[in-house]
Amino acid sequence: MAPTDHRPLTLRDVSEASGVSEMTVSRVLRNRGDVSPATREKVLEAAKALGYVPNKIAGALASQRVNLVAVIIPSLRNMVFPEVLSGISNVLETTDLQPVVGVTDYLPEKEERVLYEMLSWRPSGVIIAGLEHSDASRAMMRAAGIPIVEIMDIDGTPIDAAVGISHRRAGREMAQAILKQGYQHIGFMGTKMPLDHRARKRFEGFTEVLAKNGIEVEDQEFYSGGSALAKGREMTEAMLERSPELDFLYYSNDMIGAGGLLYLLEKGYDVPGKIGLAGFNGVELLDGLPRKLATMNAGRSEIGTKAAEIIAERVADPTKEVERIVELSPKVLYGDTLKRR
Amino acid sequence: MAPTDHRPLTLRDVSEASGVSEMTVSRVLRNRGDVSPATREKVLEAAKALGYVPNKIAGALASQRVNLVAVIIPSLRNMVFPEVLSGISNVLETTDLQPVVGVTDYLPEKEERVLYEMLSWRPSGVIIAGLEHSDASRAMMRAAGIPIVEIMDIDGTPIDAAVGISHRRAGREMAQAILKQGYQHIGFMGTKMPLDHRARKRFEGFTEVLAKNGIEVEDQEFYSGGSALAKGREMTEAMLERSPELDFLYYSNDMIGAGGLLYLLEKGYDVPGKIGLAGFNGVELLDGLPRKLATMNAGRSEIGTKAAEIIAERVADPTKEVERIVELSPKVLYGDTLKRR
DNA sequence: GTGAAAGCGCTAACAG
DNA sequence: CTGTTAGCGCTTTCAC
Repeated sequence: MAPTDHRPLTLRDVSEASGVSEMTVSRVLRNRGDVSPATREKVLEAAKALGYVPNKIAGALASQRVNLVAVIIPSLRNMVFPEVLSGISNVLETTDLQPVVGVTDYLPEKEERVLYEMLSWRPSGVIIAGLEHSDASRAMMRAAGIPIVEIMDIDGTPIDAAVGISHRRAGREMAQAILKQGYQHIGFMGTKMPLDHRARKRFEGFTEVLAKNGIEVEDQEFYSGGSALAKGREMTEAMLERSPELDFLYYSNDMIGAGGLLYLLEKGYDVPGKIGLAGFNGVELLDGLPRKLATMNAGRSEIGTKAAEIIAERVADPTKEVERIVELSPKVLYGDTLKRR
Repeated sequence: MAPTDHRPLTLRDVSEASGVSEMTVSRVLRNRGDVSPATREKVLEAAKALGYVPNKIAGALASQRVNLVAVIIPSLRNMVFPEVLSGISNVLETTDLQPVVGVTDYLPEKEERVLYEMLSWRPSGVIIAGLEHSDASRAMMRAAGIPIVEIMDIDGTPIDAAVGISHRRAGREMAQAILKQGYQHIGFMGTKMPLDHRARKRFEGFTEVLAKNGIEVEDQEFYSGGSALAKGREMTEAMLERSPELDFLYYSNDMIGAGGLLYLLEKGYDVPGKIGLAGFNGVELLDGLPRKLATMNAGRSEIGTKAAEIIAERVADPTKEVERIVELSPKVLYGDTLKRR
């Protein structure tokens, strides 16, 4: 076999093989317009026999339409985001739109680069995590002239539309729940992430309510990197050694909360009697723990679903007015670690 | 402000704004060819002022070059795949290639669709999980004329190149380690996934070694859906009730293994004295458990790294010969649950 | 160092 | 129902 020059197949090849004009071949392959069953058959056969795969690049340029939706998130390791993605995929699968994922690692500069790259493919819409972006990023999104949905957070001003929860409110509600159960000596653990705005807002809401009740967070600790479960364990140990008077530990995510819970159970602490615990997110993982960690449901797949729906509607009808802000309600899940003592 | 018609900006706009020809503008924006510092300056300024974002669709069509690498994996929920992705990203970030992720949900038909979609964007290469694909999928990949790297598994015949471990061997080695420690009554738990070929191969290798030693798996159970941690817990309870004579439990992944471990510790079982445990994957999560589950390191980020390197090399020099099969060695990690009793 | 012309592979728009 | 023509926005190639 001579080493065939690997020129990719084009419409013209299918046209010649089937004896049908390029235009009609194109119509068949896109299911557009009326084509007689006979020619359709011929075309499909030829295309299949050749193994033709359409060139979307050329198609997109000619039609000025790209069925991609850019989805920009901080990380894939955080469990939370794959769930949001599922929600998005489920909805987009019912349309002819396709998600394309970009990851920012919580870095604004990287967000900017990723956004630039993605916009240069002229997607039909953008779903992006958070409301905080660099000026350049905002400018790009505004200038793109496509629907933009900012997700996860609604505490701020969206460029176009936002779907999520109020993290300030989430923090406030958790604080209220904790105080209501009579806990008074509270420690906090979280990620060392100045750029995790949502965690910051939760913490702000949390301390705000405590302050109103004359209470302060008595100890706090932050981590970065490593196994979150292990970090939760270590931080909890260190904190209780330092501040044995604490009767409640609030974790900025469920993973470190789970680590803390395992540690406390192992050491024989009375949870939630002597000490209560709560995390944030409502991850599935918690179902498998010996005791159920209190947490808060942030409605992740719902966020994905709603965001994708907004994009789909706006793509279908660009003039359509949609709600600018969709606020979902975070719910305190009491589990077994935040209970009337 | 009149509602500006949102015609996206083109090179021509930048050209007009800067008084430089389109061609030269293009050269500046791509850093290609010599351009005088003065004009370069002018162009950059104009582009920035306008907020111009190049149109890669047109660029790709004209240059017949697309800097995308299609990465096709079964799922994002499985921890394992985000890690592989990190490895890929880390390498590709040093080139001008970009990963684009597609998810198949372990369904061959979906794999076929995703592949078709991705190939229609004419990527520079494909990284795809597994060696089992539909005939149509294989045909497409072969016909694409681009480097294809199949990852995770090497037990089979790659289309072009493969990077991964032998799951049969992994299963065999785990069986040997278990037998060597004197365990004799073995139960198995895994996913109910006829399409998870790698889990199947591990199981085959595992039973092969047991058989050679005159031993059979005495009980087994499969699950699907739900929280893996919780399922591990439930299945373990059910299995030990049914088969109390078991002295070792082999789990097809670390998550269910962790669930089992937590259950056993809670019930006060002597681990690994009365009963030993092992999982598969070496996930970071295990570091946070009260006791370290025995497992096997499958070298995930290494797989991603190596696969991306192969693609990058082949893109840089298509004639270059690369190893067709890169076998990484799975290593048994004894942890605290597979020990001399 | 810079510019003009041609064309990448497809589809919109129109004609028949 | 089918075909023809023009051109999407850029880069290649070749001229100057």
